[in-house]
This record gives sequence, C-alpha cells and structure tokens, in this order.
Amino acid sequence: MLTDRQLLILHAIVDDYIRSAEPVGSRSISKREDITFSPATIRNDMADLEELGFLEKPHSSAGRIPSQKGYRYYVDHMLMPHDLTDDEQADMRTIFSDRMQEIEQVIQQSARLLSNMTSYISIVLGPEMFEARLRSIQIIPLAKGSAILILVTDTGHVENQTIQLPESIDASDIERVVNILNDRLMGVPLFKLRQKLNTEVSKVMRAHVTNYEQVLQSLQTSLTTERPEKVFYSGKTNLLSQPEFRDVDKVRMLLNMLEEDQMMQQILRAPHQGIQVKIGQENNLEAFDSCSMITATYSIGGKHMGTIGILGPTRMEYRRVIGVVDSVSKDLTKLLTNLYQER
Amino acid sequence: MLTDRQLLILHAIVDDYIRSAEPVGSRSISKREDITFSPATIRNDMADLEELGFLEKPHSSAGRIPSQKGYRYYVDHMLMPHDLTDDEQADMRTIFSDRMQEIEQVIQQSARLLSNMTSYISIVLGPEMFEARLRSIQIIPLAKGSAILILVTDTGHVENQTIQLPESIDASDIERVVNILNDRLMGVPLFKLRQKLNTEVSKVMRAHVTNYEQVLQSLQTSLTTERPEKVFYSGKTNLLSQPEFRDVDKVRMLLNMLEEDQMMQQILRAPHQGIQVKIGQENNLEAFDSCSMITATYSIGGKHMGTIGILGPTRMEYRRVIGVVDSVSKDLTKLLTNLYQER
DNA sequence: TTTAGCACTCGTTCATGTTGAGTGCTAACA
DNA sequence: TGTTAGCACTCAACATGAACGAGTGCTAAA
Repeated sequence: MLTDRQLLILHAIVDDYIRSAEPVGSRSISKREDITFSPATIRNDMADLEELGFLEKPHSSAGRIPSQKGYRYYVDHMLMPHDLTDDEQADMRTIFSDRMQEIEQVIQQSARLLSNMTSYISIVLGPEMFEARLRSIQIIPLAKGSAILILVTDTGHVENQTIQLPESIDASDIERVVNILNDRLMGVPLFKLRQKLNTEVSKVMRAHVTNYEQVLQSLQTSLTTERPEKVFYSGKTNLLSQPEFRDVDKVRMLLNMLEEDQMMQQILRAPHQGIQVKIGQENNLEAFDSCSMITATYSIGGKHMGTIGILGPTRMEYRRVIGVVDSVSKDLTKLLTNLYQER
Repeated sequence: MLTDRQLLILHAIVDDYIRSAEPVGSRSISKREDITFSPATIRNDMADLEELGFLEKPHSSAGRIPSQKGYRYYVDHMLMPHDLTDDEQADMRTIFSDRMQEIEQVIQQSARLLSNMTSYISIVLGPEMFEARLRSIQIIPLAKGSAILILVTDTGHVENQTIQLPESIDASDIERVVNILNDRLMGVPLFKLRQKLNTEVSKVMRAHVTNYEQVLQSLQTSLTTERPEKVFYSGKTNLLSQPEFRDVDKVRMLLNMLEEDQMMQQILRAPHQGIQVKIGQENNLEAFDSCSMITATYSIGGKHMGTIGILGPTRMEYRRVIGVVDSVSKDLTKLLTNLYQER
C-alpha cells in the first residue's frame, strides 16, 4: 500500500496539475507549505508512484502528471467534495425560483447554470419519455387538411406536430375524435399508445366518426414516430479556453462526437445512484480519452427522469464540480417534483 | 473604370483564393487556361488593382488576396449564381417531403440542410411571433395548483409553460376559463393579448368563474412574458475546418458572439428582399471582420416570418452558397405556406 | 502596349547551439 | 534504514542564422 508520504505527494501533484496544467516537478512540490521533505525524497516517492501507475512522465526530463489511475485514486480516496459558496447558492436560487417556464426551459437553464458555474461543458439528457403517461391530447385545426396534434404527459412535457386530416372532416368530428382519444388514452404510457389506438380506440371511432380510417391512419403515424430524447449542451465554447484543447483538431473531434446524439444518449442513459465520475478512457470512447464526465440523475417524485452532468478535461476541478453537479441535480429534482408531481 | 483584362484578373484571383486560401501570385494566374498574358503583365494590373483597393498584399513578397472591396465587386458584378446539382435538389426534396413535424423541427432541419450543403455555419432566425394571432389556448391541469398553458398560433407555432392556479379551482372552472379565453381571444395578435385580457376577458370571467382574480393574475404573467425569438445554428464545427480559423482564439470570439442572442437577432431581423450578402466589416461587428453572411427571408403566404442564412469566412464560395440559400429559403416558404396558410 | 530579365524582399524551413527545468543515481549523513 | 546533497545526464523549448524560393517592382527591349 501507499505510505502516508506517498499519499501526500500524490495529492499535491494532482492538485498542482489541476491548477496549472503543467507537469509538476519535485522542486515545486517541496516548496509547498504542507510538504516538509526535500526534492530528492520526493523524487524517490514519485518514482515509486510512477511504477505503481499513479503518475506518468510526458518525457524523461519533465515533471510528472497524474495518470488515469492517479485521478481515479484521487477522486475515490482523497476527495472532500466542497460545498457551494454563498454566491453560487444565490445564483442557483435565482434561476430556480423563476417558475413560469416550459419544462424544457427549466432543463436548459439548469444546463446553462452548470456550465457557467464550472466553465466546462454541461450535458443534460432530457426527460425520458418512454414511461411517461398521456395526460391530455388536443387537435387544433390549422388549415384545410392540416392540424396540430398536441400531447401532454403527466411529467409536464408538451409535444406537438402537424398532422394531415381528410379535408372533408369538420369541427364537430374533430371534437368527437379528441374526446374519444382523451377518454380512452388518458394515463396510458406513451409506448403503449399505438397498441391502444389499434384495439380500443379504433372500434369506438368507427361508431362515432365519419371518415375514421384516414384520421386513424394519421394518428398512427404521428403517435408512433420515435420521440428521441434530446441531449442539451451548454458552454461548448468553454472547451476552447482549456489549454489541452489548443489543438483545433482535437476540439473538432470532440464536438463532432457530441453531435452524435444516439451515441451520447447511450452513454448517458445508464442510470445510477448519486454522482458518477468517469475518467478518461473509462468512457470507452477515443474522443473522450482526455476528458472526464461527472454525472448525476434527476427525477420527479422518485421516478428517474434523466441525466445531468459535466464534461471537462481529465485535469478537472473534481472537488468543485462534484459539489456543483450534486447540488444542481438535487435542486432540479426538487423543483420538478414540486411542479409536476401529483399530490 | 477597370479594363477588361483587369476584370478578368480580379475574377481569377478571387476564384483562386476562394479555392486555395493561399495568396495568389502572378505566375499561377498566368497558367490558367482563360489567361493568355505573361506574369509581368499581370503584375502590372495587379498593382493597379491594389491601388484601386480591390486587392491587398499580406506582405511584400507574397501574392495578392482580395480585399473586402474586391469581394464586394466580385459578388455584385461578376457572379453568376449557380443552380443546385441534381443530388442537392434530391437531398432537399427528401428533407422537405417528410411532413409530420413540428414547425420548429422544420426550421431546424432547414438549418441542418443548409450547413450540410455548404460546410459553413447556418443561421436561422425563428418565426416572428409578434404579429402571429392566437389560434387556440388550452389549460391542462397537472398537479394540484399547477397546470400547463398551451398557446397555438395561426402560424402553427405551439408554446407551453407551466402556470400556477389556486388550489381550490376545479375542472369545470378550468373548462369555463378555457372556453372564455378561446371565445374572446381567438384571432388576437399575441402582442395584444394582455390588453384584451384586461378589458374583455376580465369582465366575463368575473361573471362566470369563482376565484377569477388569481387565475387572471397567473394568465397575465404568463401571457406577457416575452417570447424571444430563437436563433438556431447548425454546423458550428464546420468552422474548425476552415484554415482561417486554425486559431482557437478567433474561433472562441466568433462562437461567443453567436451566443449573444440579442445581438444576433438585431443583426438578422432587418428584413430585406431576396438575397443579402454582407461581407467582412459590413456587418459592423469586430468578431465578424473576416466573415461574410448570406441571408434570405422566409415567409408564410407572403407574411414575413424570419431569416435564414449562412455565416462563413469572407473567403466563401459565394456562387454556390447564394444558390443554396436562395433555394432553401424558397422551398421553406413553400412548405410552410402549404402547411399553415388558411385557404 | 506587352514582355523578358533581374535585383530585391520576406516568410518558411532546417540545422545548430544554448538554456534550464527536471530526473536518476550515488554517496554521505542522521 | 530512511533522508538528503551533489552531480551528471536528458530533453523540450527557444534563439540564431543560413539557404531557399515564391513573389514583387522596375527597367529596358520587342
């Protein structure tokens, strides 16, 4: 196992490197207030730490930098996540107290808050729609032959799309359709909509609505189109301020990866309790090799909704970021639960 | 005025520079098939063109590059915008034929299409809500004390936000409120909603709804919150492939500017007919000094809706881009008119 | 009016030398 | 036996300067 001195040195190196982004030498460590050993002693321990895989050398005459394993150890065993400052808490309250918002806005605001507080990229995976239940369905005629279909879920999510209707249909027909749909589909999980439509609704419609086939057809296409969850980002430009991303090609690779919505969803979807920290290659994505991701989940009344987090360089201020992600996810959960949970 | 030969040379230089991003020398010009003069002759004309302000030299022993005035002349007098290839037209039809979409999706798709076709950044200013008229208003109760307010405009735009309601209110009250609102506010331009609410609606509500003050209050805050138009971008990462943006700081400055929504709206709002080309400093924005912007407007049934365009380096393929922006804006107008105009 | 010739300019590239931060090893010390 | 001082060695970063070559402007000839 590591000696106390080795721990102290490892801690110091990670801290210093996170601050400066420069390889850390034995001399500069020895000058720290909390270190009382000579550079030579430190060098010996550094050599040991390197052998154990906690440190690496960019080249033979440079200082050391933490390896992935080093960061991991730092995060798992040395980290005292630190609370938000008063200013930060005030910021957060301001944003979360402005209540009149679309749910998507709330989520985007949270993302913006995260990126502002951390100066890294924030990532938010939108609420999972899969299990959400239908709360209300509306059809608003627009032009002849077209209308807007609006779905509202019990989680407060509103979705709309234009649909085609037979030109012959009239207002009272539409009203009847809407009534039938609300009557039969209220409370049905979105993923079961299609099935219910075919079984229950279809029969009733035949009895009450002229031209019901075309309407049904339209509804079917609309209701079964995939509702991909969205991934929101904020602060992408923050990346450009990080010294490890002076290289335009690296930036491009990373930003391109972020635009692969499917890939990102897959990575983010994995639900987990509390704070998850993925360092470097733990993400299993070449483009993220020199990045870490810190995520938490948010929920409504205990029901898992989505993921919120930070993407930054592996050389990240874990201490602060973990605190921030934790607070924001908890506050977001509280806010959403307040707004949308049935009591 | 410019001689024919000078025109030819200017044209050749701009073309070459747009292709290569390298200063163009007299020798390489003389090798072109359409040029029959010797390098020396060309040098003389280049010197003249420089004196007249159409060209500039990065330094004394480099070739020439077009100045802003040079690009302007090129765009105004030498450009034959060119039609889309069959492939491009096919792409466009595919995207625009998929009809079941939210209006915002249509617009975002258009943006994506533009950036894909041009490899520059596309910019779309969302539909102007100011004059849109209310088509329908719905209130969907969610939890005790909160509900979702949904507005639909005649342009097919759907907006939703959560509102607070007095806990005592019941379903039939809400139904009455919704009926009153639809009855009195249908067809009212959004910017007049507040006023109408105070005059007409308030009286009627008093007569029919218990607790109407609180409801009215909630509606007022909701209906009068500003509805800022959104600016959509697509292809921001394309920027990073352009040689003039190898410099991370330049990229950062530009991307930061794009996030200034207000500023961008102001720039984009200015309505205009046909295609507008703004070159370099004509944008009056330092961050855009080395960029050009090509914009067109889109409309629904002749009613101005928003702006769509491309942002790229001044060294831009004007010929192609102008054609693309023109086609996309026209097709978008056609599609939206089809979907949303009352006939 | 056009072009060939030539001296000149200036950024780019490459080889070379210098500097200094940092290491590893050895030997002395507590 | 653990700690430290001393010293030779390594290597990226930086500076210097020579060679190169793309391109120019000017002059004089065609």
